Amino acid sequence: MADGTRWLTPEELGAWRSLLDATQLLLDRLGDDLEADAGLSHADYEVFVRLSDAEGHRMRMSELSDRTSFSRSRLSHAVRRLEARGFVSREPCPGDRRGTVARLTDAGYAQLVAAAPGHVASVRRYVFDALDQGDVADLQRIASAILDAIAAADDA
Amino acid sequence: MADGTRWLTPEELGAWRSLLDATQLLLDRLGDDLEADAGLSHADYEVFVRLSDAEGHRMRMSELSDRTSFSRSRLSHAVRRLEARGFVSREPCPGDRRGTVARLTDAGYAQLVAAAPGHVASVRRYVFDALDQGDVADLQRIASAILDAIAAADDA
DNA sequence: ACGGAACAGTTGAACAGTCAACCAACGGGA
DNA sequence: TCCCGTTGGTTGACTGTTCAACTGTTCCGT
Repeated sequence: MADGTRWLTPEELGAWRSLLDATQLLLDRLGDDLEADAGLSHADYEVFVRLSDAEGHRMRMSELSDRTSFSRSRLSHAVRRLEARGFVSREPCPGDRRGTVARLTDAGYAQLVAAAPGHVASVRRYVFDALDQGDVADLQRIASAILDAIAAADDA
Repeated sequence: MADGTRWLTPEELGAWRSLLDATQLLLDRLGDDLEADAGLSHADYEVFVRLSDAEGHRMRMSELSDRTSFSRSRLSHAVRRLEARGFVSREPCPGDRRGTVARLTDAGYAQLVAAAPGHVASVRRYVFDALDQGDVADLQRIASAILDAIAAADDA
């Protein structure tokens, strides 16, 4: 491989592997915990949180899709499943007959209220209990830098 | 929600959302790039890298499963698909008739050699070009802290 | 007012990953 | 030696995501 590629330095490679391992393991763990003590997938939880933040616990599918960064199709399937479980309902969108709004039902909201403390505890246990204030600032800075770099690549 | 849960501080919540967004977007992007210019999924690539590191470009399924942290089942399916594409072959394991060793074929190795520079360029573009040396050290420290925290939770 | 492009959302097929059941082979006691 | 628990690996059914095709609606230029 005697080409012009700038390979990663040992420090970069180590950090990179650690990041991959940590995020993968972390998301697995959070998903397992959520599943075990609330019967929700991480994706379900994301939908619940976004809906619960919204006025009247309801939001248009397209906006929900943007906020969760789920594809339209993925969201449509996900909401259909949640509706079948009684956690979400669909309503026509006033003022735009193409639209659908998803609403978190009372049962859905109750499910979120039951799930949230455990989930936050998991996030604390695996992440923030292991970090001090400076680490949190570093994490924020690094994550933002990556997001910016990806956004910059999109523009180009 | 007037309970005893220690919710996340605004700083923690911000860092947490940024981490989730960044990792998700990053992995999506790397996967897309890899798919576009080498026809490989991120999972395929992981298998290729581990095999190429091994003596004779071959490794036992169980060891490969540990190193990639794929489940046995997932690996078995993945290797079957790669074998069908001619990138990997399966051989009986000498000395243990239960075993199978997976070998990266020449075509598989060539595929990896073709894919690697582009993949490393993506990792640079989205991650390390946006970080200085100090950031890399911070990233390493934070990722390791999370890994340790999860390992500690496993022991408990 | 009309016609086409863009938008909102759903659907079904294909695909990857998980889960549980399974078979074959190893290995350490009794 | 013979069992029996453990390990290595595969398989098939099921779940969730993606992809492409499709319906119905709105928006815009003419």
